Amino acid sequence: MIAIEKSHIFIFMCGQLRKTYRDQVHMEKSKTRSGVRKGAWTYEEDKLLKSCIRKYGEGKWHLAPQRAGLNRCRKSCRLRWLNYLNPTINKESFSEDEVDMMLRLHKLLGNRWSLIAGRLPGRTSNYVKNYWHTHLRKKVISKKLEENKEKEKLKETVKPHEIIKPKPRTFSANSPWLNRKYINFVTPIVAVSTKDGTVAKDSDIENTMIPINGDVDSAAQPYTGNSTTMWWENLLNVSNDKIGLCSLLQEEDSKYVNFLSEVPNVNDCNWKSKIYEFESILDILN
DNA sequence: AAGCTTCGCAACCGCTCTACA
DNA sequence: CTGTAGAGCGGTTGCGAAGCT
Repeated sequence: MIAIEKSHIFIFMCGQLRKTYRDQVHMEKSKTRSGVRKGAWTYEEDKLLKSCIRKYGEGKWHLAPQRAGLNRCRKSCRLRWLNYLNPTINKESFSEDEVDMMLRLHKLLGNRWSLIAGRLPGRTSNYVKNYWHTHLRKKVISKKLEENKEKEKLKETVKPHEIIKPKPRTFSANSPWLNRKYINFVTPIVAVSTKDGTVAKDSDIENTMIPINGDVDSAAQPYTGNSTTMWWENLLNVSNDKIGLCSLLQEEDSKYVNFLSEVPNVNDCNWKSKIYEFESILDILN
């Protein structure tokens, strides 16, 4: 019996010695080169800091260690008070409303923890930050991944709108209508539309011709439909593969070349009244 | 029961901002 | 304008507890 008791005492003593040694190591480790204590705060230290702040108030943290009689740096004192000792801190777990608010604020503000905490009464930036990293970050990341997957699925099933824009036409210098006397009055206007979509009268577009000093690369596309046709119907009649191609005129050559060759003079040409304003079309298509 | 891993949280570190001489 | 010190913020680390094998 006596032997057993002795062994128990020995084990107990060993345990105590180990504990004391560990504490001493911890205390040594927790000191910086300047001798200021680091690491976990003890109950006594908390008590000293609390009474100091009760006496002198918050702020002037550089004086806090001296006033409280603590061997801590001012930063450590400030942090301990703001994140733990301050009686206004709400140490209960986050409610659903608070979590919801946090998620919304984080979406809005990013990692601005102090601003987020400012909107959550009783919560500290450190607490908010820790909660985010341990509970919400994974959720948000997985949610984003799911959203990206859904987006990719949608991309596969839904084709984007194909926007077909008419392109300016280029006539060669040999074009019959460019070689006539109105060579200096090639217009970028290919059509004129009115607000109700019907074709404008001659007088409406009389002043829209722009002198370009013989620049033959300007765009123009004559309109050959009758005046009661809606301006856009002619565009729709052109097959998709031909829209925007400069070769359109060549492919439909007989129709258009004949038409152009019939125009004797820009001032009295008939088609001028039936052309559409190019920019107006672009505006509407955009 | 022991060892290992994960989790939560307090605390530290480094940086920036601001006030002041 | 510049340098310095104090204050504050966000990222990161380290430790203890809890959970798992």
